[in-house]
Amino acid sequence: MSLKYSILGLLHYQPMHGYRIKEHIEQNFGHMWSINYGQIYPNLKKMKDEALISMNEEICQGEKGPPRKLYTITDKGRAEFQRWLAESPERGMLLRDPFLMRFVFFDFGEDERSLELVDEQIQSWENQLARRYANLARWEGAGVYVRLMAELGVKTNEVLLAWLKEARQEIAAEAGLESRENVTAFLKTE
Amino acid sequence: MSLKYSILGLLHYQPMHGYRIKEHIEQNFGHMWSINYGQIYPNLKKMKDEALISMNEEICQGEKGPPRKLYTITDKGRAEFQRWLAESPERGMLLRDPFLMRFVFFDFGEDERSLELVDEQIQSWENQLARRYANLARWEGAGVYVRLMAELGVKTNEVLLAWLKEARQEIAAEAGLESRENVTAFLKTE
DNA sequence: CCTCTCATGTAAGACGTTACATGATTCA
DNA sequence: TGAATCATGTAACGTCTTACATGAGAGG
Repeated sequence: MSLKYSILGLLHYQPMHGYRIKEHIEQNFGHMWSINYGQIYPNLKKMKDEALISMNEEICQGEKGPPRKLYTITDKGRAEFQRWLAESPERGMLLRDPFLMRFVFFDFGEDERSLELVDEQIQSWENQLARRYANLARWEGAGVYVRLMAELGVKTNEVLLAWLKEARQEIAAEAGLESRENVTAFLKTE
Repeated sequence: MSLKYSILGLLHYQPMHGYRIKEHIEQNFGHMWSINYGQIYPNLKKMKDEALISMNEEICQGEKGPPRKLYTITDKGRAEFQRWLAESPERGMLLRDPFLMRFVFFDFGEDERSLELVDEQIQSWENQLARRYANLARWEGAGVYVRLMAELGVKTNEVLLAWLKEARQEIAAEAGLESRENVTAFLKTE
């Protein structure tokens, strides 16, 4: 389980409560982790029991909002994190994408519907790319590694998009379907 | 659960038994799916019960090797697959990589150890790239989508590698560490 | 005969998701 | 007062991993 280590890593920046941790992970590791309360709270409890983090119940300390539990990383937590960080990473990359999962089987589907799904995906990845540019700007002043990571996010997204747009052309040609733009151009010259 | 649909997709090519399905998924979707027998056999059983696939126990039909169970996709299975294939994909991409997971926290680690891990990863991704080039060649005659998918595999891998090599330079500079090559070069001119 | 690979399977437990329950604070 | 948001939590369920058990055939 490496959600544990994501949490320990995050707590290096500042003490946080569960709700905030979830927000951070969703914003910063959203493409790596899909997180939910059913994971976060039991994990925090377990990590507290193992003394990797400590909790102090700040009831309305900041005066605003409902009572929350602030978690701080302990020395034991830091040590455990360092041990993990210096380890050679285990098994390889997992890239699981529901679109790509289907794409690889589009040879067995209807080309017209495939093109629709491709267009939806182009839109979706364009939105994602915009969000990643925003991230890049937001982490301008952060550490080297965080910045490099944000750059990777942009780069992989750009490759994905470029590939899918090229693919679209090829699929449309193969299927004998014209893109809306080409059809319009054709009608104009007619 | 979309392992189900991967299996239904694979069975469009030819009838297969569990062991072979696992091999295929590992080779062709290895970067998407990590699969094991604890998943494959219960799934096949369940899918057979739902009549999405049918099984005939070919005991030494091919004469070679131990008895195996050949699964064939049924019409119901094809219909279910078509329904899934034409659906708009659900939630987005999940890219979970144990190296990248650590990388984003290297600001809290020792630069020297980080560089070692980066070098290990460059090696690992170079090996992976070689395998993906091989895949690309192997699927020359396959359908458009399969070929495009293989091309994406190569492209993303290339971006990852290029990024990590650039990152390595930056990290080494930042840490004031020379690469072994540079040190050697220095000693030679001395 | 012994070992390796091919092949099928199960059981226990770790991990993840969904849905729900609870309650405080904020703002209209 | 009622709705939205912030915040914590749990229970049930589903999925995935690990480890093990079994056994046939191939080749030295």
